Amino acid sequence: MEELPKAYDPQGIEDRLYKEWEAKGHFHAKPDPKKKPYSIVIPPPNITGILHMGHALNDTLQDILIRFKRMQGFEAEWMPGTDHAGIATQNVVERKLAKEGKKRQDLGREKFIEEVWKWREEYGSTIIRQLKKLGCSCDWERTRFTMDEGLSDAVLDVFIKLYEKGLIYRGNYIINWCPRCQTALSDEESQHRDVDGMLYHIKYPIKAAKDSFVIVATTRPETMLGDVAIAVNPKDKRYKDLKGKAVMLPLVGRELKIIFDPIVDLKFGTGALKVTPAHDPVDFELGRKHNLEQINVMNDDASINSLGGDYEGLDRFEAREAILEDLKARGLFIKSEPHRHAVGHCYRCHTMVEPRLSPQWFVKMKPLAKPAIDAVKKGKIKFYPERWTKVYLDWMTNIRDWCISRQIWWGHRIPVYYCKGCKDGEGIIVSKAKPEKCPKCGSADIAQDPDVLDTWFSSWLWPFSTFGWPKETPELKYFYPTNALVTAQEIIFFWVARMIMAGIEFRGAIPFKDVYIHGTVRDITGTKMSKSLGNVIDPLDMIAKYGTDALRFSIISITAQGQDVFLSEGKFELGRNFANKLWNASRFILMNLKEDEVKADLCVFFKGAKLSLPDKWILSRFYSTLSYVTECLDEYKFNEAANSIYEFIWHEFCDWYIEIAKVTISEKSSQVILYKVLEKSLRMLHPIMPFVTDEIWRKLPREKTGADSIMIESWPHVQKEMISKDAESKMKELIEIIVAIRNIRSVWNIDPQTSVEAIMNVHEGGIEKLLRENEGFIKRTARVSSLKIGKISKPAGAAASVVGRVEIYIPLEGLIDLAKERTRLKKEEDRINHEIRSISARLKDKNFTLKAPKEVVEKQAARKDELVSQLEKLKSNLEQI
RNA sequence: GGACGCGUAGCUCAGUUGGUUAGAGCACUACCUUGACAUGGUAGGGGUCACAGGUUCGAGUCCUGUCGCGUCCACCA
Repeated sequence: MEELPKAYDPQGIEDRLYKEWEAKGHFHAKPDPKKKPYSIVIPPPNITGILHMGHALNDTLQDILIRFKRMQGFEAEWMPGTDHAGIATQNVVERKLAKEGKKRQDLGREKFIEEVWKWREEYGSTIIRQLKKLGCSCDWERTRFTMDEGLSDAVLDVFIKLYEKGLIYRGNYIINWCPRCQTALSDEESQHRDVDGMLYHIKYPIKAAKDSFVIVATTRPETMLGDVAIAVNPKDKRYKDLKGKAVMLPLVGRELKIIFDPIVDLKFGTGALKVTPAHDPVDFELGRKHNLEQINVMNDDASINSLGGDYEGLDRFEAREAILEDLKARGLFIKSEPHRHAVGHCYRCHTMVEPRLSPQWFVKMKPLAKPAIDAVKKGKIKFYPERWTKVYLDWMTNIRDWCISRQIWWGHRIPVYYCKGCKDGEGIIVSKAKPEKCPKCGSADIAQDPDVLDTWFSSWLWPFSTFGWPKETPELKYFYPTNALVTAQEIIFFWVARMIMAGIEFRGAIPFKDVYIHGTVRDITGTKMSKSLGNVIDPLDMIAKYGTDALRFSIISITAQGQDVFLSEGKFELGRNFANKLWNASRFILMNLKEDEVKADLCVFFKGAKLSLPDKWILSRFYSTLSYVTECLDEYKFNEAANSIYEFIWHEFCDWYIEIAKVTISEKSSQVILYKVLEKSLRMLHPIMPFVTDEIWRKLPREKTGADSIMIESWPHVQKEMISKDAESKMKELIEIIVAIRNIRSVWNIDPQTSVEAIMNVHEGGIEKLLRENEGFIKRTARVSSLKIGKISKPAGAAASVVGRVEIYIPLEGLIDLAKERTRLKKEEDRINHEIRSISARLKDKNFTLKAPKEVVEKQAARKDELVSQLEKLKSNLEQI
């Protein structure tokens, strides 16, 4: 057979195989009534994205599922695509323009959008190429983009549907405003971070009362320019006298009402709250309740506007300083105290968010949330790990309306037109296309709403818009609902929850059955990997250095279900070494395989073959492993699947079976089993390590009429009748004996080349038979020249060891240090004594013998017998020294 | 303020529904370049399973509390 290179070198192999898979259409799936569908939609990466370890984990997991299901015979569709990422992409293109000294306003809206599309043409598919490097078997022919015609159409359709249903409205509310991106954000896009701020105590003079003040505490003194009232709790005795009075706003001179409202916390600050309805959500509510004026004192960039009087033009933080100075000058400033509190930050540029009154479009969420809550409560959608169910339900039951309009240019433009001929607020036309004239007044003076929709307003349709919705395509009918959604916890609210609502509302069915939430990839210190922190490990570097399979295997093997992953570069050696081990085992087998022997009908062979214990054992271990791995993959226990394959291939197949088979390798049964176990192991490992498995598989002798790649081969069938607990326990016993002999050799520094004589003192037929039948490989693997089995007493000057039913003697006349041997055996005796004591105590305890299951008690008793007999043997050995 | 996760070998982590002697990888020690593999082999050392109670015949595993670390959510200005 063909000889393989000495070490596995992924360079060259990976790209070659990937191109071939793709060219042959192995990734493509289409509706096939004869097969069951299995589908996953990718969490679409941003077009600005570059592959990071989070993707490496996320997309490897999905690829494992898809490859596994494809092999199991499902029509497996992995729908890929990218997200236009409104704010993020606009920022990137604006930065590019800035380098040329231009602003987007210089270009104008149309030209700017053209620039973004150009940028997208050039860089937007970087991430797709990188996913290919990862080995992802996505159905690239179907690749979608959230700004594609069809998907954009779906977005407009959904907007109109919700508007007509009364679930979309426009209103002037406090929203999260990013002064840098100059747009509104949803609550989810405003990320709370603890900030060390100050709480400033300021005197507000009471009107017409000399030298009396109300002291308020605020963290944002600059907003006082928009104050319209002071609120106190009606129960607050300190402020009883304020009834019927008014307060003068310092620096501005406006008269402020005093209002009484239980929302004010008596314990916080001074118990008096300055009310700024245009700049704070609580104040906004107070303002509505008490009919207060709303004074917005800021521009879009958070500088003070003309309503801010002398402070106009100052940035919010400059204004804060200036106002504090002026207050000090007038003796109205009392003190500032350090105050740590959570403040919202823009999730795109991390600028401090300014809560601010602004007219925006909103989606009413409560009606959408209700069926989405039920779907999860009834178990139609399951979260893995299960604990995320609670997180989802808590959020959903407290859901608030979704601000969906953004004051940027890149995105789906809101399909709303305003007629200037109609009275303010009445000439709203919601329509996909621009109307010629206003249906109400006939005016042609119509302008579209300048805003675009939140990026997530297209993402939430992803599981069905990608399959062609609102058109009733065959793909949509066949592949929807999808089977699994694999994503990170950060995105549960942004995306997962909203997809569930959208799926039920627009498609009338849940979008996926399982949601697998994996952990966050962190660096070795536990910090989230991010480019700005400079602690990233670039997956592409790791692929170049260790290979894709190594990257995939390593990250999977160290990621327990739903736990965060702590990565360091050294961890990729695990996967690289494993790929190399597999490569070399295959290399050995291929060097020795006689093609004719293994091309014969294997089923016929197994019917007639008399298998040796190691043969039965390795087959049993393989099918046990296969059965467990299948179960693990179905339950999203990827690490357990990976680790049990590793354990099987390395420590059972390579360490034992191949070593044992070296003697019998030219025999038919060894040939067949080596081939069969290797070939099936490759299939079992393929979803996790797609490249090395296919490369080796192609070199195996096989019927050329079959599949041309392991990726479209079938998942091995678990042959239960091959699983033999008897073979497994017998083999375990022999392995223990071999290890004991090796141990003696090692302890007495016997040269690895030197063969020794070994004596097995046995008093029972079963074990004697077992030893005799397997004498060959025992001698070989333990380097024993002659093996005597029977009732044989210990020769003088022999080292001894007791394993289960066997006493092992290795005659080492003259080589043994008797004192050292005594200590060694004594240590062993102590260990056994200790265990006997503990088991005896248990067996004497009636509570145990009566209450524990019979099996457990029997097992303990048997264990005790074994230990006692071992102890006797040890003692007699000790006496003979 | 609420919710969740984690604390197991020097390091990074597994540990199924409670049941013999708690595992792996890396690191460490000794020996080995043996015809698959030094990205390797053989043997070995190393753990009061954070702490304190409780349930149980039996707890790393279940319950309560404490301490430490981390994450998410939240309108104390």
